[in-house]
Amino acid sequence: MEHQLVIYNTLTRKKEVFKPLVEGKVGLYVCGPTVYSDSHLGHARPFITFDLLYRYLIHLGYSVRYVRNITDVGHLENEADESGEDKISKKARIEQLEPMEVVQKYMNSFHENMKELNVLPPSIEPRASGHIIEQEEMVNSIMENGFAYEVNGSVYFDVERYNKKYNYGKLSGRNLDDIKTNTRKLEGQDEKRNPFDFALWKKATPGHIMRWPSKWSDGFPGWHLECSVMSTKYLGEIFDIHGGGMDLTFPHHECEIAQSTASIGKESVRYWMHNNMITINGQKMARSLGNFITLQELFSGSHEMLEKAYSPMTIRFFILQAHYRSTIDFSNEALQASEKGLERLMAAVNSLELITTSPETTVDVVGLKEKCYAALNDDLNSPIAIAHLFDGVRMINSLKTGSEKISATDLDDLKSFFKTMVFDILGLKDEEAAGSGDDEILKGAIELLLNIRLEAKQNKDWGTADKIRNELNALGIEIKDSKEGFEWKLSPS
RNA sequence: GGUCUCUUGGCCGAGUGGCUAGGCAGCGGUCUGCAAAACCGCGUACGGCGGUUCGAAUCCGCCAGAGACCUCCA
Repeated sequence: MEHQLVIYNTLTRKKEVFKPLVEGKVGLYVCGPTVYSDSHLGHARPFITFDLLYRYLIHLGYSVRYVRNITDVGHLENEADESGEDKISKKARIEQLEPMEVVQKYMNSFHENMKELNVLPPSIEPRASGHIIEQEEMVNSIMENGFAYEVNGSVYFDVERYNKKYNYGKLSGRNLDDIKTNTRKLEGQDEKRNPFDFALWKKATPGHIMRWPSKWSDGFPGWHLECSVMSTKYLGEIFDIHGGGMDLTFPHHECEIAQSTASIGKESVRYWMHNNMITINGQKMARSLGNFITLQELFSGSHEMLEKAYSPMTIRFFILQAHYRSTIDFSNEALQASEKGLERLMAAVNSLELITTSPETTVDVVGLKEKCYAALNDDLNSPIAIAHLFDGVRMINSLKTGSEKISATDLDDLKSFFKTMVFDILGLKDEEAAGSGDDEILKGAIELLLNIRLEAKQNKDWGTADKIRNELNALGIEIKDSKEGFEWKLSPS
């Protein structure tokens, strides 16, 4: 492996050379969705970001076990909701559904969205509800080690005690003193010794539907426990990379570190990676802020803020055009720019097949490859890699028109590199029914018309030629004349 | 209030102490019967004020503005 991948580790706040714990193998854990409503644009970012990482690690030759959970229990509501019921059961009551029915519904739509975005499924997709026993076991071990206490059937993590031995706050860069002065006091939390303590096990209120038996009470596991449990269960006590959105750094990931450390006596995660947020009008897009646009709305264009529908690949490309640690601002203008750019990139990929070879090569394929790899190795800098790919687009177009030359060997190299980069690593796919549509009858009919047009052109019958072109255009078929004749494709809707 | 981050040309977005990504839009040109596409060229941007430096958008300070986390959150 000649390329050295460097990734930014939130824990050290530095870029570090990535070296897996076990040579050739990578354990990757990413916080998945809480399935209680449709996914929005903001949710797409981590899954696309870490899909890129997953794909790239595989490309580099690693054998990767990618674990991405489904949160289908817990996560307390904080809104005027004194019952402390969780999001899923709250929603269930509104919609008159079984909690697991809600879970199933939104899990299905999540999977559908991921498929549309060409996000590869993880190796394991564990559900919190399927690991209640393991979570109880971890609560036990944390208690045995003296870092948790029980009150009225609920178990809380003793942050102060933990902080005496370890360092609570190291990931998010805070210290307990700061936290002490800044933690808001919430209602119904007087059971805790300190407001910054967090629940490991919560006793269910009578109205709380999702509940499991335990030796402390009938209840449910705390907010952060599932990730500690499921990551170490499937990846080992120590594993390579844990990813998620930046907004999870505190308290979620901080608590995960504390739990794992308190339970097994050492830290589990070697590299923490966090993607930044998607903003809309400069503000974070979030379910709680109500300023979100769901993926389904994006794909169909059915949202008042959308000027049109944007295809899944447009969304994917849009996200990849910004570095994952930068915020990215949503706007119709930006999305349309991505759409056009992607179209150009894909047209170039298709043009690769139309290039004729020469005895000599006048372009620098090796240089292009190196630049792209250098970009990805530098903390997954996809925007830079894409910028270089656009240099490649110019290269391809020039080769196509013959103003540059390429040998057969170099062309093979360029083709395989370009397609690997675009399809395998960036995970893009061609959404347009290019000249080779599935429908043979349609294809035949269009080409018949275009051949008639070609004849008309040869006879300088511009009226007929333009009529055919204009009317096909109106039907959504784009025509490009070329020296050999024509190219056509269905335009994206 | 505490902790932290950001501020780049019309828009989106990279970036390094000097060699000034890329996409979209715009302008000019080449090609074309015309168009589309493509190709070539252009616009010389880095919030403000100071400082360090031979040289700073890139380092430091101050000011202004925006945002994130501190509470569920991708």
